[in-house]
Amino acid sequence: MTDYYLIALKMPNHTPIDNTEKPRKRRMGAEERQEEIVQVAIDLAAKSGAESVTTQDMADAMGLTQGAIFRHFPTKDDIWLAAINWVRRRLMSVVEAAAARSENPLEALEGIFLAHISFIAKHPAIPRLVFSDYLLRRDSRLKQLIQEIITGYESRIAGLLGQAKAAGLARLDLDEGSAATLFIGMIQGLVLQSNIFSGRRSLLDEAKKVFPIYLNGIRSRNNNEEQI
Amino acid sequence: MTDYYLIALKMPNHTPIDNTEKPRKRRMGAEERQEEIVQVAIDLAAKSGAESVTTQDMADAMGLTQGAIFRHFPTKDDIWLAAINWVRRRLMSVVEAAAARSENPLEALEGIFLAHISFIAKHPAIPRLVFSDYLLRRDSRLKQLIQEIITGYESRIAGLLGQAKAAGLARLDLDEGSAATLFIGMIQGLVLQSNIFSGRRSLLDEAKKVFPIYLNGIRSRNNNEEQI
DNA sequence: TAGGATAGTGACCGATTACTATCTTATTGC
DNA sequence: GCAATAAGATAGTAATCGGTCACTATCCTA
Repeated sequence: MTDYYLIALKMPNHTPIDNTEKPRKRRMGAEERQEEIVQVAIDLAAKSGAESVTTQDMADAMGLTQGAIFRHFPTKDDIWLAAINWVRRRLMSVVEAAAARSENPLEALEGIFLAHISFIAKHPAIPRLVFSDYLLRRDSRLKQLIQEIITGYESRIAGLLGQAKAAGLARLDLDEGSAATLFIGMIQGLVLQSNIFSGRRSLLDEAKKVFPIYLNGIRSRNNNEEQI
Repeated sequence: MTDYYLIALKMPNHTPIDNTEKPRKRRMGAEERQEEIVQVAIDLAAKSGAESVTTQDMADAMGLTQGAIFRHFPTKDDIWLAAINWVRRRLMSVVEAAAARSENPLEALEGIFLAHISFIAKHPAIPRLVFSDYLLRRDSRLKQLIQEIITGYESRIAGLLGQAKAAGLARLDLDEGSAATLFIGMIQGLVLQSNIFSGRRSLLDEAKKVFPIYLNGIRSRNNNEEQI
């Protein structure tokens, strides 16, 4: 009796065997699909690095054919371009929200730093996309966009450092540009370490230990409020 | 008639047209050739990134055919492995020489930092090879080697920081591991900036401006010798 | 409900990849 | 000056890449 039921259960193939692939048959609007492609590209880049992501990989991940991708983007580089633009929008909003939330420039720096690290912890592909010199060489538009992001970020940090100096919170002999470089380097160093220990340590916890050292490096000596 | 000559001119292939490629006909010993392949691989990686260097590129650069490469290395990854090993040997000797040259731990840190930066300035491929997560994914041997280099470097720095603490040169509440992460991040930040401004600024000059900030971050407050 | 618009298919293209099998020739020891 | 050896040339391979093409399925709307 039980055998009979088992065989009957095997038959229905309107759920088409579903072997490892999603049976997503839905037909999406162009805009919606474009966004999905970008998200899938970013996700895949997080797992295996941008340079190893093929358009076939993207198509497989969303359950459609490779050719369909090129109905939504003229070129693979355009997908990366859209991805980087997405990152920029998100990162900027995260950063600016953190900056607005704080009362003095040093607090703003800390807020930005921790917000940035949290953002990266949630989306591990971001540093690999933005700091990847693979994408830097692919397309001149990509190169320019990435350059804009980094230089913009750097000058944003340098501006806050200038304000900190003016408010007597930072050393007067501080070179804002160099300190901004160190700020970005701090992020890169944490990402590198997290890559090597492949997530065994918490990125945010490590970040909280590193930042006081940086803060101590830029802070003026007469302003000795205890660090966190 | 002229056609005849043209055909006749096409025949002699002992001087094979020599278009843009060196007519290097020399036949080298295996060991010598292996070293040349490694050097060429590193040079090409400096120009266009490791992930875009093909074995054909290497062969072209040294004036022989692509197949010849595989007479000296069983696999392309073995070339990268040899390249990374070469980098490790050179970097270690540069760093240790700088460390031996100095009298206290903080001086040693500065010496190592500047020596490292100078080394990188001379060989721009190094950070791209060692910090590249492209190579990290290619081969497990590569991954392990790179991990060894970075963790070894990091613990070397952390050790010096520990000595500095013991000698009263660094803050007692300093987390050596985090400070070592920041040290490496500092290097990465400078490399990134140098990439973006594509060599328009001197890497070493920028380094000399960034290091005092780091030093100030780790130094104890009662030890207030003026910085450079 | 007919028909235009368009998302998606599936086969295919040329180029390029790492790698290999077979032949040729330069070097070297005798 | 003559083999033997090993470096290099030549001409392949199979796989994979981004991208194209003619076509079909589905949706929206007049």
